[in-house]
Amino acid sequence: MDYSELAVFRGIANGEVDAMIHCFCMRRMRYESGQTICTYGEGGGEVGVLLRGYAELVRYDYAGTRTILEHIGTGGVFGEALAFTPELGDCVEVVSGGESEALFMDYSHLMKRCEKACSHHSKLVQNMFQLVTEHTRQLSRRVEVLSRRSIREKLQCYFRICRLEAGADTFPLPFTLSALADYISTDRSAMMRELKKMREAGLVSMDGRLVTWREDGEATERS
Amino acid sequence: MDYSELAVFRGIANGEVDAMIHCFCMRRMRYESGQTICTYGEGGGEVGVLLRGYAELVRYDYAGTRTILEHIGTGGVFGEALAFTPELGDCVEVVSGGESEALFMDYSHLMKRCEKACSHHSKLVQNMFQLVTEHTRQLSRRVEVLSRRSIREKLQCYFRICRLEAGADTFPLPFTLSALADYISTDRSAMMRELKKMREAGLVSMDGRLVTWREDGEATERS
DNA sequence: AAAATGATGTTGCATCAGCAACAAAGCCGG
DNA sequence: CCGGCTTTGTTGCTGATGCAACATCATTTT
Repeated sequence: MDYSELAVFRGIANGEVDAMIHCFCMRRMRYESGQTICTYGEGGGEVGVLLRGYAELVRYDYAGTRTILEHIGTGGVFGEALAFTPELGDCVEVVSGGESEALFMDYSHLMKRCEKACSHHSKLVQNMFQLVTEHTRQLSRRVEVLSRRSIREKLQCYFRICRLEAGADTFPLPFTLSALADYISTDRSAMMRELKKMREAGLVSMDGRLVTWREDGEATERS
Repeated sequence: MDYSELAVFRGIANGEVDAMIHCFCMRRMRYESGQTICTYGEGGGEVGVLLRGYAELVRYDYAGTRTILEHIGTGGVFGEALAFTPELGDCVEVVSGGESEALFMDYSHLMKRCEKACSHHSKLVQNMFQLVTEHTRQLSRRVEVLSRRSIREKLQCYFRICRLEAGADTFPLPFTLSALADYISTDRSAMMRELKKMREAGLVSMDGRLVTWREDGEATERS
């Protein structure tokens, strides 16, 4: 396999990666759609990297309510050590969407100062650093959205972020609408209702999952 | 100054820290209560570490609504590079609460592979890694709370987390109640109302900011 | 001490949003 | 092609929640 495409191994020669996989005793696993990649709250001294495919970090409430906590794309990192503590009785797990592949490595081993001071080890740490940072950015954006007080504000905030990332007023949702409601953490029907109002008010237009956001770039209060 | 207490410099001798501060051209600054430590959206190639005191990462809405995005204690890290992108027109800044001191360093310099492969540099990166990871955990917890659908659920979730951290059913709020409402991202009066109901229902008792959470540890649905 | 500021409580009200319960359309496997 | 499955779309109801407008108390400033 060619590892050069993966952000974790950027700048590390394939041969060295193979050596590290051996040295770190990394596990490499394949998953089918719907399979659980890992469950939080069970030991969890491992860090995972999604080598291929797509996965979701989901939480199941005691009542069974499903909330998508994170979307994990190729190259994404996950693992209890990096994020969620097994707080409550809730079930938190990473679920594969479609076929995927993941690589697991031991967190403590990763952080341990290498006896040989090998350069690829510290490069790996640097890369992980950047991935975790990106991860943080995702979380921050999520907090940005969730900290809004009404459904409309949440949607506005989310759409603004989408537009910013797409660099265009029209962009496709990376979600199904149901999943968007989950992400936004509101009732789906209430969200649909609000979306309808917003469409009627001319704020957005939607063609399936293709959204066109109509609002001035910088400030709404300018007139 | 003795740096050994600070998480960023853990495992690095004081002399070497001084050398690094010079080598990295780090800036060290003092702030009074209410002063702005840094504003996001202005360049932002810097990473800050709070050496002493307490600060808050706050966002001001276009409408002026204040939301606390993060609490930063001594040893905490902040900086645009690590987290928030200057999304919208909103103003995001780190504000000092009380007297505090911060150390700024250049993010790109930090990440640059050291020519001399000096051990303290890579140790610094490792420490930063752990701090960012802790930061991620904070954000995750916040998402946990914010993704709840009602004020009561938010409070329950927050109190459970507090109890978990305190290791006891009774714990002090790290917040003023107004700030808690901000953190939870709801209207303060609505939160007060809900708290009252919860007190009447015997779920919590409060003596000032000292909260006692009464609820079975694991599952509510058990009978 | 007086004034100013901020935290804490409280209430009424209009609206919002969660919930339940549908119907229709699209997608998939057998 | 048919029968399930998910997604999308809609509606009524009602309790929850945001908002405004207060009163009290504590803390800090003048």
